[in-house]
Amino acid sequence: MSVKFGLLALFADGPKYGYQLRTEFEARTGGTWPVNVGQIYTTLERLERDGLVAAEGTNDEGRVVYGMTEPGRAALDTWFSTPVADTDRPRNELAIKLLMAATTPGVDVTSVVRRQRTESVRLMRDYTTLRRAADEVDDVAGVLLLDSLVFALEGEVRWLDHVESTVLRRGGRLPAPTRSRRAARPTERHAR
Amino acid sequence: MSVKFGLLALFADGPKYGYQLRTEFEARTGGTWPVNVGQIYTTLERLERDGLVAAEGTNDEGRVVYGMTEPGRAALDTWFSTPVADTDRPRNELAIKLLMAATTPGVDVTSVVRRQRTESVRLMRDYTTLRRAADEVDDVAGVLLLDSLVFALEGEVRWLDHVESTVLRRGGRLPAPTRSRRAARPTERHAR
DNA sequence: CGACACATGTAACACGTTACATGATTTG
DNA sequence: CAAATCATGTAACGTGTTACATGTGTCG
Repeated sequence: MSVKFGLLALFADGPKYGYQLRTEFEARTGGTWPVNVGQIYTTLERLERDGLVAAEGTNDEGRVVYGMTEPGRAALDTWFSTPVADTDRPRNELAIKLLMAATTPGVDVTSVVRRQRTESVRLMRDYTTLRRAADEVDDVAGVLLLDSLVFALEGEVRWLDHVESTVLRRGGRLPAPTRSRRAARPTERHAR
Repeated sequence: MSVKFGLLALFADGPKYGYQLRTEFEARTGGTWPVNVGQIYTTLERLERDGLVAAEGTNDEGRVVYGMTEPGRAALDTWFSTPVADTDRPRNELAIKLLMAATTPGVDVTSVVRRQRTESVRLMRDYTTLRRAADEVDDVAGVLLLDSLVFALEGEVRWLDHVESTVLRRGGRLPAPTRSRRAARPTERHAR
């Protein structure tokens, strides 16, 4: 939903035409996370299909401009006022990978963890550099975005270390849990 | 790719039949992240289509069992030995939402942040409780999984606070960056 | 018996994403 | 002029995910 609502949000300050959305989307997210232009048009089409935006005629240059509809406005408000729930979050690929590695016979978990750690730290360094650059251009949005990435990576590295030490303490391998009773989720799982 | 490779990994210790994959997948990830059974079969079908697993006959109960093929084995090894890169990571919906909120006129960013903070903290509490439960049953995998969620949420809350103070310092609104030059990504964006 | 877990599938959809075709306009 | 950017689209694919149909076996 990120791209979809991200684009929708752009219509909050007036009608836009297709290509414009790309530029603005990337600008507002600080240039990190480029969007393939094609995706703009597909997403726009789907927004239109769902009645959240509608063509509103052509502007001076003859481009077809789209504007937010009432339902669109409502959907956007809902998006903003509804927190991201746990069920909305994508499965964490790294966590799955590591757990599988730790419970799969013949896999050297420690190597997997270390390789990931190197990569994660490298990424953190890169993002920090970019952050400094964004800061110098007073790109506040870009700085915040990069901060979020760095914060997430810090947690990731902490977790990696935690996993490594846990696994080592257990002799390099975790027991594949046998028929353990499933714990209930904190909230019900609804449509994603 | 999480579910796909997650299932593939289950074949590392011998052939399995469909339904079995569901139980084992959930067990190995500590019961958090349930999988709709239907998805097991669709994913299995796709794994077979791609030649990573193959039907290997029937077991005692007459169930069709699948096994990992050589290409499958290779794909799994690659998955384990290749760190998750930045380009593999899904866009962070929360980050996009907040940046959009902060640059969209008429949106009360602080409310958005606070609501999310409440929800994130609540989630953290829930996960911590579940963690304790998993710990008591010696479900190591489950504990680690929940740790990863908690670590991530800690970073998220830190970031939320950071955003709130940044936005407040700027008078409750961020400037929509105008035509800022796009920063290059640390690594090239390749197929996701 | 009836509820429930076990079990197998299929059809359909949403989103994200890319590759490709095609043309106008700008600029070094 | 040639290259780059602006601009619009479409076809196609991959993965995640659900809803639904359908049947067997087990246990209180």
